[in-house]
Amino acid sequence: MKCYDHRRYPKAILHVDGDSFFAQCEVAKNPHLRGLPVVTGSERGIASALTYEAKAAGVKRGMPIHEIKKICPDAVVLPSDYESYSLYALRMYSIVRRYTPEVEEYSIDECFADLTGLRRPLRMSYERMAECIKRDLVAELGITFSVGLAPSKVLAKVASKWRKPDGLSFIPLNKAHIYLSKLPVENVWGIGSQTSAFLRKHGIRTAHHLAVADPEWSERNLSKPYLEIRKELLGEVVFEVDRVLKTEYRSISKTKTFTPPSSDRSFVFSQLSKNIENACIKARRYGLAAERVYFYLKRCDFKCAGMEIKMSRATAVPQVIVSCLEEAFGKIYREGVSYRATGVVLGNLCKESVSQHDLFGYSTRVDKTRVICSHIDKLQGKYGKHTVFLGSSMQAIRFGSSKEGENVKERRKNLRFKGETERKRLGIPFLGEAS
DNA sequence: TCTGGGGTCCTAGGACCC
DNA sequence: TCTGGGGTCCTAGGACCC
Repeated sequence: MKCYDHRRYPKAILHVDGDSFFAQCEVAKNPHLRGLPVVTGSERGIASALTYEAKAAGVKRGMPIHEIKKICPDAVVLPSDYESYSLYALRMYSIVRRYTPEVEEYSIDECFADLTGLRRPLRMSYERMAECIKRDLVAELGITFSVGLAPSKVLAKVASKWRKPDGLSFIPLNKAHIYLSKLPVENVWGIGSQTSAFLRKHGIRTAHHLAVADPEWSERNLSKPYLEIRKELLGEVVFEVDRVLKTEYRSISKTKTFTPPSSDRSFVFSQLSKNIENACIKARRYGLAAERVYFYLKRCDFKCAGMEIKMSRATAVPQVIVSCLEEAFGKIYREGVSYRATGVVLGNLCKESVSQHDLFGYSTRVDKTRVICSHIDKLQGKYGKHTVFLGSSMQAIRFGSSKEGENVKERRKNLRFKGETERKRLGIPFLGEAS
């Protein structure tokens, strides 16, 4: 049987996790909010992040705003401002990078770092490094973080989740079984509801049960991702800290729900068109072009109907994609059916410069549209999103702006502007997405 | 969480070929 | 036409994450 290794840190992996990150960023941005119940997510109509004051008042994640107003009338409810949050994220990564270049920007509020081998050069223990990093983060950002140190990424995740908020937990290998015995298997990173239901059926109820499960049984019954998680729980590194910056995408998607749902064909198509435009803007920002485009229409019963189209040439030009999709849309769309959302996924992305040209001069025509696109990108950079848009998207864009109250709209515009200029001042690239 | 938005990776099974 | 074995590529869809 496989057993835990008994060295304390064969590898020293750190996981840093911002506590209620979006809400804390809002407080850090506007210090007069400190101590108040702050909730973000008003653009969705439900709470996506909330401060501990809001939690104490009984507000929960996912709670509708109107309900929040009832149980906590003085709650400050704000729209999500991803650009500001991504600026805080960049500052978080750079603070951790003072200690090691081996930093993985895992998400807008999390990162991993590999501290292995730094005890001598930094003249401190791994635990001390974790303490220092956490101290610097809190002091400089005014946001609390939960930090975990362990011999693998999966164990480091367990550690950072162990005590929240403002937690600092160490799981040396010789103590791992103590933590894992107390951890329900569904709380392990990568084990979702389907897998945990299966594992529980076989008597595997804790992370420890999974770690020490019979290897033969595991090989027979678990697929690759779960065998890897099992190794990580035993302290073996399978998932390396990946320091490559997140500038490459396998796919780019945009989806938008509209209320009320609609069965108006041209309206639904304009929603799709707008999503295509937004996805293309993002693709161009990263210099990417799509070889395949998948789109779908979501009905009121949440069922989706969609289709994938292969492009004759990789593109990030919305006019090209929209005209390709027009015919396919006709096959998917059903008269009289109400739809609540449309979505588009740009797949098989490749670098724009290497996208293939075809014969017969088709590419020359497309290149002209591409030039138009780059001018449009410049205009939008200067005056904001949807300064210029496709005729096919017009209905959706009008609909969108009529939905937002003037105040919210103004406010979001200002926030966006603030984020933009600060980003330029600091000379840092874009990370988050304005929704 | 009666369900928002944006991602990644893996697997089974079909098509096709020798 | 049937039979056997084996390989690759592709696709749809599942599962999971923040």
